[in-house]
Amino acid sequence: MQIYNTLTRRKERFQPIEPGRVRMYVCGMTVYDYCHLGHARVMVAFDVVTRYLRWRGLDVTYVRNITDIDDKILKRADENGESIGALTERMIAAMHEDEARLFVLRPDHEPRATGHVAEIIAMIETLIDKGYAYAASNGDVYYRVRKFEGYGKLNNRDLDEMRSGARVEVDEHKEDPLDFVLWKAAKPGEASWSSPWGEGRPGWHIECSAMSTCCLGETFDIHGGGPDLTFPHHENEIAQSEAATGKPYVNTWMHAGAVRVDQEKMSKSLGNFFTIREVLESHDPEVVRYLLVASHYRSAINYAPESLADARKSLERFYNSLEGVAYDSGEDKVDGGFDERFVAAMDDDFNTPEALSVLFDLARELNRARKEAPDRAPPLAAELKRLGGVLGLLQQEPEAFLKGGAGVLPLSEAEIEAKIVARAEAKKARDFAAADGIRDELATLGIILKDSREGTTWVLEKTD
RNA sequence: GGCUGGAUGGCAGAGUGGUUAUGCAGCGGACUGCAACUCCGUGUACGCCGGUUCGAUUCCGACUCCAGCCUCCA
Repeated sequence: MQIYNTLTRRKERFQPIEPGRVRMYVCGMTVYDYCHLGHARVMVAFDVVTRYLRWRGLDVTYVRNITDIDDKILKRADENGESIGALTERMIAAMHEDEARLFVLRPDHEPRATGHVAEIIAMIETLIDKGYAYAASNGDVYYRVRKFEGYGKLNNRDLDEMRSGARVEVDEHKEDPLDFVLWKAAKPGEASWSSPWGEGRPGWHIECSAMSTCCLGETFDIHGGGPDLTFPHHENEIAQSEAATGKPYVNTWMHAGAVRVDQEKMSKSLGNFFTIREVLESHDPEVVRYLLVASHYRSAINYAPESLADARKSLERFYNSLEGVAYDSGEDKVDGGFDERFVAAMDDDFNTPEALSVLFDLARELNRARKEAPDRAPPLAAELKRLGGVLGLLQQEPEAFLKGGAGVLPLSEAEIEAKIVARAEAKKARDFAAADGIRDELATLGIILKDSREGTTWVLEKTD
């Protein structure tokens, strides 16, 4: 299988260091606020990676860190008048709630920065010993960027040209303006840990180097993250880890695409973000997930609330085809090459849009079978649900999805059933005016009836 | 300014040196009492200009425009 490597900027054949085992680290959240759709993108993208690799028989160890100490957290806790611990626990719980609703499986490990201060200090000491870092007079410790030969390779960047970029702030304590902080001295009253350089807290970049090494070893297979982390965060991680260990840090770098709003990046600093929970107030979580999976993980997506309506329609197509087909998950594989095409698409850098197109073909085949060869329907339905599951989709009961999700029923199910019975009787008496009257009445409430040989079912019309 | 990515039919979104992506919407037909669901059929889409080629949306070069990173950010 092939994966696009951000470092080499091309698709490469993926081979785990240890056959059959994949070690993956993804940069997680800084927990000072609720997660937004940009976070959802990363969570879902790497959830698909994990699910797929596991489905292909690989033993995946997935680590996603939590940054639970940094300037923004200190500031927010102060603003809220709550302790740092209370704030971060609250946000971590919210994050877990959000990702669970989006059918994102929990990573195997979620190391927290505050739980790894000892390892962080040890790594900084190693860097100082090797001459890659220095303690400044203000109590900070900085990384000596010019000492690390490959600095800039992930971003194809030249140190001297970066300077002319001019947004680099000059700090009198730094030897070079590009040096970044590994250990930040605490101001009086701030949360801090003791270190050889005095009271302070870890810098952001060193956390990930320390925690990834700690959980996965000095060299591991995949490192992922959001699109805005390639510089400086991941560049700095490489510099720290490779300087400290003398070994290659990561084999494959993967970066998800941005989520935009009105062609602008969705971000906290621009204030144009939609939180996951906000979107889920009025939309079925699977619809949100579908929207994310329907684009390739590396491409930018422009989020418009209306695009959820399209996603909903696509899912309705799948669930309509599954609805009412009795099958069990132990069904034999079906012929038709769906499985092979699905694998080929996913093996090609996790091409989920292509994989979904295979599932639509499968759904069409299933719809045909339901009419023409009912015996074939159950295995086809089982296959559709099985492959959908690899993408974290189609695991709801069709009726549950079609009848509700985020919608509120205007009538009880019993009331609706009673109307359906009344309409059936009217139809039987060939009183079509009465029958249509009932149907129209329900339609104005957003309840759409569907007749079939087996009887009448209904769905809730949703604009999502 | 440097670096990175992108520009595909009404919308969303893959992909390919010559042959149907796919979904939604539209149009025609079938099914239906009429619908809904579903099925069948249906679209001279590949930013602009050059070049390579028998043939380019796909390769190469220039250009235009858009976005991201270079400051915290997924």
